[in-house]
Amino acid sequence: MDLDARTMLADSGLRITAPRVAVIDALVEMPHAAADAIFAKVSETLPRTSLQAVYNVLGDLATHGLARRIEPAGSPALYELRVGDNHHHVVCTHCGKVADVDCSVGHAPCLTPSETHGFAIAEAEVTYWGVCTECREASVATVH
Amino acid sequence: MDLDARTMLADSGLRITAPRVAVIDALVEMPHAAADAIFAKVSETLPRTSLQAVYNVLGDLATHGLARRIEPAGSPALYELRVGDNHHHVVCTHCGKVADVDCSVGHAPCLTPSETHGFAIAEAEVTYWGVCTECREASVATVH
DNA sequence: CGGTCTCTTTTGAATTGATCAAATCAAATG
DNA sequence: CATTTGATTTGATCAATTCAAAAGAGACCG
Ligand SMILES: [Mn+2]
Ligand SMILES: [Mn+2]
Ligand SMILES: [Zn+2]
Ligand SMILES: [Zn+2]
Repeated sequence: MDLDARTMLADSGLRITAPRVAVIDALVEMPHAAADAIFAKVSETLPRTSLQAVYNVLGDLATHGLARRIEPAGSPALYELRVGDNHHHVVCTHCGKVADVDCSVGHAPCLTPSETHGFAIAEAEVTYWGVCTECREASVATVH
Repeated sequence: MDLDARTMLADSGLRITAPRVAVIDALVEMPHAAADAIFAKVSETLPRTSLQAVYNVLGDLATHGLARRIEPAGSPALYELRVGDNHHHVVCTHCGKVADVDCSVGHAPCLTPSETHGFAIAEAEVTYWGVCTECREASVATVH
């Protein structure tokens, strides 16, 4: 669970390059970020990095298990460094904010449906949709 | 739960047009279909219908609660006529086939997470990922 | 340290899925 | 049947992502 970029890359046999380190560092600061947001963050310190490089790095990180890609409906793909624990997400329907939701291990009846239509199920992905605190307060302020 | 296209449209105050009837009929035959598949099906009987019309119709159906739009990761948007019961889906990671999974009402602990980060949760969406029977048998046949 | 190999990044184009907008067309209403 | 209002066509545009070739730079070896 080391979040040091160079260590992560080395442990995975990936070359340590400035764009890769910068993308990982961006993901540490922005735990559920889209490619364009990561590109913007990376550009602050490495202005010569291309958007394509960010896509390449994110793809490599995901392929090597260093990052996880999620695709909430209506959102571009988001990436995160928290991998391997199959946790879930709650997404704000107003602003798109994403937060982690731990998988409730021990009572997972929803994750083993009765009727599976013959599918061999490997994983259950849960997305909670709701309104975050900020958006709720903002809308209350507007109404009153 | 009437799946007669004209009745559905009339009950929703939507005009009854040939493309709308054809899209609904296509969805009856293909219960989880993407716009291009619906377009292909509709084109068989209404070859002058445009893809844009299909998008328009699907959008209208979804807006008026006659259809539901789902967006599994890695897939274009899919539409279905089964609405209002918040059921879930199992998706084949090999061929993309989608099947319905009833929501296990009564024991929904996964759908009310303990830590919600202040979000007011309105809905829980579950996607099961696995391999369908056909793809499983095909891969077994290949290996042996 | 310098050369070589391989992997990475850049550059520029292409693709997919979807949306926007104006002009044309057609269903509903009386 | 005429009018109104909403739907469809046409053509452009967009966002997110991927493809591919050329150039660049880590890694490793001698
Ligand atoms: Mn997460
Ligand atoms: Mn369904
Ligand atoms: Zn919000
Ligand atoms: Zn399959």
